[in-house]
Amino acid sequence: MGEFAKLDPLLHSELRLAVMSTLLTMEEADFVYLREATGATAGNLSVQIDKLSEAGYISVEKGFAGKKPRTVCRITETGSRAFAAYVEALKSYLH
Amino acid sequence: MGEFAKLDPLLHSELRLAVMSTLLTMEEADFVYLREATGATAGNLSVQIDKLSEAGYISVEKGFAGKKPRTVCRITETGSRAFAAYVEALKSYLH
DNA sequence: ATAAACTGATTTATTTTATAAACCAAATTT
DNA sequence: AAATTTGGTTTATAAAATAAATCAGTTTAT
Repeated sequence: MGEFAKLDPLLHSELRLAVMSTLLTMEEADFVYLREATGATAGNLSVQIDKLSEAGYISVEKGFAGKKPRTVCRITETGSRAFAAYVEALKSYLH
Repeated sequence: MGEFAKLDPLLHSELRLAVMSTLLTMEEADFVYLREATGATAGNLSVQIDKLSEAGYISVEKGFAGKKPRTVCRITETGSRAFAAYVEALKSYLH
């Protein structure tokens, strides 16, 4: 694009952006919290968490809380930087 | 979504957003200009212009410049308002 | 103890969207 | 008069989002 900065496709997704945004304010959130905070369906959230994880934007730790499975997500340094870059790029669209 | 505002899916697209952004600064641009300003392929641009037009976000006027066809796009009031709302919604993701 | 319902997810299938490739009609260039 | 360029549209393919179905285990009620 001419004057427009490229928008990281991984972050240019409503749900993935919401997940990243949440994790930036908390540094740690589990699957259930993210599902409620974003209003997403569990299936969609599961898929998008995988994508962010595979890109190294978040880390995912699967364990148990008592007897129930619990998936904890955290943002990584790579993820933080990607988010900041995305916000910068966005500005070229929003005078 | 809980704390996150819904992002207008029509505007949450890199190319459509670039088209709208361009039209906001110019109030009028033709197909060729938009293609160069956005760096998009003609096919992609054609499709996205249709979508914005069908939503009433832009008006599209097909005429001739000399003997060559010329498609002129302009943003509508509806489009301007939708863009402003989109920017507002975005803020809920970008602390 | 067993069935029913709930939790915390993942997997699969469906729909939608984005992108690219192919094409078309007319004009221009060689 | 071929070949190329211009200004697009249409069609096909790839990628993404969403929803629906499934799964493993837990809790609740009978």
